[in-house]
Amino acid sequence: MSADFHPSVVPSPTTHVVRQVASSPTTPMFSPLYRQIKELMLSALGAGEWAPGMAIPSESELAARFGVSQGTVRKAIDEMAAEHLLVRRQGKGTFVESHNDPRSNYRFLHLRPDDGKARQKRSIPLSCKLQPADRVTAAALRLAPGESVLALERLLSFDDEVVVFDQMFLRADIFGELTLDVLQQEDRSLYSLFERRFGVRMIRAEERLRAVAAERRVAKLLKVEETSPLTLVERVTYTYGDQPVEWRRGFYATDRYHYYNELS
Amino acid sequence: MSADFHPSVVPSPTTHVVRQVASSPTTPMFSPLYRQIKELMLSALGAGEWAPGMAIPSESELAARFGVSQGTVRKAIDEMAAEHLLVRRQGKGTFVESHNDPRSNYRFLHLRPDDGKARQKRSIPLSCKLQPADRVTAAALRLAPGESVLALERLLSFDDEVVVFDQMFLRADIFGELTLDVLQQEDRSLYSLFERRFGVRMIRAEERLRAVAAERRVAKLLKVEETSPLTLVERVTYTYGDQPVEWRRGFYATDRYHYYNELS
DNA sequence: CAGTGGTCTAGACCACACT
DNA sequence: GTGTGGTCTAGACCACTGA
Repeated sequence: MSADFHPSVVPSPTTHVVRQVASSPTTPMFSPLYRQIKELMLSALGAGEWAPGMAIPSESELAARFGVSQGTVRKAIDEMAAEHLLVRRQGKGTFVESHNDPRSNYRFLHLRPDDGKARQKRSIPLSCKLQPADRVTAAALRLAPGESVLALERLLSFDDEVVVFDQMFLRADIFGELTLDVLQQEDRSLYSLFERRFGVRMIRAEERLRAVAAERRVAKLLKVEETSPLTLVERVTYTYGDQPVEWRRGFYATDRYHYYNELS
Repeated sequence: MSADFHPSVVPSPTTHVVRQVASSPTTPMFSPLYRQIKELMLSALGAGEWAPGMAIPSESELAARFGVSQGTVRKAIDEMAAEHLLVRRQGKGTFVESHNDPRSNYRFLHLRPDDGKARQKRSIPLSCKLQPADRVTAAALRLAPGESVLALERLLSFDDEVVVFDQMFLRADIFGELTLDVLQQEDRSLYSLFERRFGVRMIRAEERLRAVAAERRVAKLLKVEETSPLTLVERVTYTYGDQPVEWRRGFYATDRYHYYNELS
C-alpha cells in the first residue's frame, strides 16, 4: 500500500487504495481517490485491456477490485464518459467508445450540408507513401525532423459530390504498414479503420481554420475555380496519454456546406 | 404537492419535492429529482433573481429550501456548472457565470493569433439602427418577417489591427434602447454590456463557418484586397430557455489569425 | 475560527435490458 | 428474475477561503 498509488491495473481483490498524505508544500497537488481510480482505468484503456466497443466490468465489480465504494468508481466513470472515453448504457453496462460504432462514426467531421439533409459519406484514397517529416509535421507529431511519416491523400464525398481534399501525416512507427490497397477496401471512417487495424483510438483533436484561395491542383480535385475561397482545416489528433498521432490538412469546399460549431 | 412539480422558485422551508408517479405510457418522460431542482434554479436564473456574478445560496441552504438532500442539489449544480451557467469556487461559494468576469470575457470568440501571443481586443462600433427584419434574420430570431430588429455594425481589432467586421441583428424588444453613443463608451465585450444594461445573459451559440471572397466594402474595412478569402462566421446566440436573441454575421481576416476549435 | 464546496461511504430503491 | 446503471439519502470528514 503506497502513498504514491500506482499498482497494476487489476489489483488483487483485497487491494485498497490509500489517499496520499501531506504532499510536499512545493507540490500542492492533491489527487482525490476517484482520480486515482480514473488513472488506473485510463491505463487499462491505453494498454488495450479494454478494447473499443467492449463492455468494461460493472461498477460494483470495479469497486470491489479497487477496494473503494461504488460511488467513487462512479465518479471516475462519470468523468471519462464526459470525455467520450466511455459510454454508459442503462441496464446494459459501460462500454469503451469506438469510432466503429455508428453513433460516433465521423464524430470529428464538423462539415454539414447547408440544407441539413443527410448525405452518404465516402472516402476516396489517392495516395499512401512513407516519407520524411518536414518541419511543421515533425513539430505537430513531436518527432525529429526527417523521421519517417506515412503521408496519405484522399477525397471525401457526400453523395458522390467531392467536398473535401485531405492530406494526412501519420506516425510511421504506428501506421507504417498501411497501404493504398487496405484503404481502398475500407468503407467506414478512417478512424474506425485505425482502431480495428492498429488498436489506436483517436480521442481528441485540435483544429485551426482559415480561409484560403484554391491552388490549381486542389481546385481541380474539388472541381472549383482556381483561387476560389476554400476553408483550410488543420488538425492534430491525439490518442490516449495526449500523444499526437495524426497531423492533417483539409481543404473544404464550403459553398454548399459549412463547418458547424456549438459554443457554450 | 403536485406530481407536475412547478412551484415558486423559493418555496417555503417545509416544501418537499415529490417524484411524479407513473407518467402516461405515451409520454415516457421521467424526470429525476435533481432535474426538477435544476429547473427551479434555471427559473431563478432566467427571472434574474440570481444576477450574473453573484453568489447563489449555499448547497445546504438550497437543500433545506427544496426539501432534498445536499447531494441532490449538488448534482443539479454539477450539470449547470458543466453548462457554464454557474461556477463553483471552493471555500467561497457557487456563482452565476458572467461575461463581465475576466475569466469568461470574449468566451465565444474563437479567433486566435497564429503566434499565440495575447492581444488587446477592441470593439469599434460603426452603426446602430432599428430596421425591419429580413427573412433570414427573422427566421434566426424566430420573429415574423418585418418585425423590428436592431442592426449593429462594428469592427474588432487585436492590438489596433482590424481583424473582424461584424454585422449583428438583435431583438428590438429587448435591445431597442441601445445607441451608438452607449457602444462607444463601452470598453468591455458586448455580451458583458448586454448583461449589465439589459440583464440578458448569452449562454449558448451555434456557429456556421465558410470561406468567402471579400466584397469591396468589407475588403476596405478589413484592409485586404477585394476578392481575397475571408472566413464568414454566422452565429445565432441564445439566452435562458433557448431563446435566440442575436443573429450575427462576422467576416474574419484569417491570414495571420485562425479560428480555433477543440474536438472531443 | 466558521462557512463553503469537495470527497467518500454504505445502503436503499428505481429504471431499464435481457433472458 | 437477475444484473446493469441511475437516483437519493444521511452522515462523516477533508480542503479551501477569508474574517
